[in-house]
Order: sequence, then C-alpha cells, then structure tokens
Amino acid sequence: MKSAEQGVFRALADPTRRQILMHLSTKDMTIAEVSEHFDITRGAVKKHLTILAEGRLISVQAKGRERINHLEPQALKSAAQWLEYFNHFWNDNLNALKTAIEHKERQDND
Amino acid sequence: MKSAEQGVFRALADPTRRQILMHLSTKDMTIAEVSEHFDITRGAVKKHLTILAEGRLISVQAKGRERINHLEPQALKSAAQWLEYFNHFWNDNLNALKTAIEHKERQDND
DNA sequence: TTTATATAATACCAAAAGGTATTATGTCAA
DNA sequence: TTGACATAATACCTTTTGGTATTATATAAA
Repeated sequence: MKSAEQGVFRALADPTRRQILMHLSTKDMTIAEVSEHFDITRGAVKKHLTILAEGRLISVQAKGRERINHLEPQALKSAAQWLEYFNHFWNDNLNALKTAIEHKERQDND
Repeated sequence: MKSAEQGVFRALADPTRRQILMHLSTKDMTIAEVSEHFDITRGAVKKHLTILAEGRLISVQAKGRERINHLEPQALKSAAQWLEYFNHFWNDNLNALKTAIEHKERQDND
C-alpha cells in the first residue's frame, strides 16, 4: 500500500468494514464476535479485518487461540484531514447563502 | 447506489478521483481539461467523473459540445459526519495522553 | 456543407474485490 | 492424548473496477 491515506480510504469504501469499525468502537472483539453481527462467513469477515489492519484502522493482538481486534481511531485522521481541505468550500457556500439571505431581507425591508 | 454515504465513500476510494476533486476545487473544468492532469485516456477520466457524479460529489452542466464539471463540496459532508463519530475517541486518546503527561510531570516534580 | 472537436457509448480485457468452501494449524480442555 | 475450537491458509467463483480502443453523435468552425 502506497500512502496511508489510500489504505484508509480503501478500507472505508466497503459498508461492512465501516460497520465493523462501529462495532469495534464499543469494545475489542475476536473474529468470532465480529462475525456474529454479519450474515457472511468468518472467512469473509477475516478478509475485511485484514484490509482494516492494512489500513492501520485496527490492531490485532494474539491471545491464545484468539485474535483480539482493537480499533485504532487515530488512523481515521488522515481521511478526516483530507476532507478538511474542503471545509472552507462548505463555509464559503454557507457564507454565500448567508449573504444572499441578508440581501433578500434588506430588499424585503426596503 | 443505496445510501448517499456509500456513494461518497465509494467515490473517494480511488486516488485519481480524489485528485480530480482537488483539481475541481480550483475551478470548473471540461472533461478534456481534467484529462490534461492525468496520463490515462479521456474515456477513463470520463468513467471517474461518472462515479463522482453518482456520488453527487460533482454536478455536470452541458454547454454546447462541452460538459462543465463542477465540484459539489457539500456532498463530502456525509463522509465527514461519519468520521466525526470517531472524533470523541481521538479526543479520549488525547485526554488520556494529556493525563499521562500531567501525571508524569507531577511525578517529576515530586 | 465539410471538417474538426468534445463527448458518449460500446465492446473488450486484466486485475482486484467480495464471497464460499475446504483443509491445516495451534491451543484449550476433558 | 484426544477432541473441540478459533483462526489461518488456500483454492475457487463471480462481479466490479480501472483501463484501452473503437465507433457514433452532436456541435463549432472553415
């Protein structure tokens, strides 16, 4: 995987993986525990967990025959930061809207 | 495409598409103009633009034989909002770190 | 009216994704 | 030690993705 950013966006592209992250935000889980929440095989869940781990969105700790999957929320920051670049465009739009409304109010009051 | 969220995350998954959004943040562009920034065919660029339009990240306006592609930054908000859910985990981690540092400083000063 | 240009629409291809099923391996427990 | 269990590793299948190349259509310009 080239950039961390790419690993994160790739991981977030699949709805099952986004749901997994949500589940892991409540508590650490084994593969079996994660699988309980989905209608797909454990093998499929494992593949999703592997992609999440590649994107550094989770860490995995071996504990006996189990593997504990743990959310690493900091990794989401690179995606959040990328999106943040567009923040000022949202704000600009908001400002434009505000200006338009104010202008209309002025017209209404004239 | 089911949820708007899925459309957005799907669109963001490809690095070329993320770059296209960056370019469109500077100005509206025709397909040809967008293509100038990449080493792939116009056909390939057009496909990326279609996926971006499906995710409502851009709008397209016909102008003669050209198609003007325009960034719709509001659409990125659904992704930003999804990520925002994890914000408190970052903050929690930050707080934990802060607490640890403070604790260490107290130790150092004792 | 030609002719060039911008995009649309297809057909096609290779690789990646998302899934299943099966087999192998390591570990806990009786 | 033996059996059950959690996960790993493969092999395999289908669909989607990212790309090319080619052809068609609409519009601008000579």
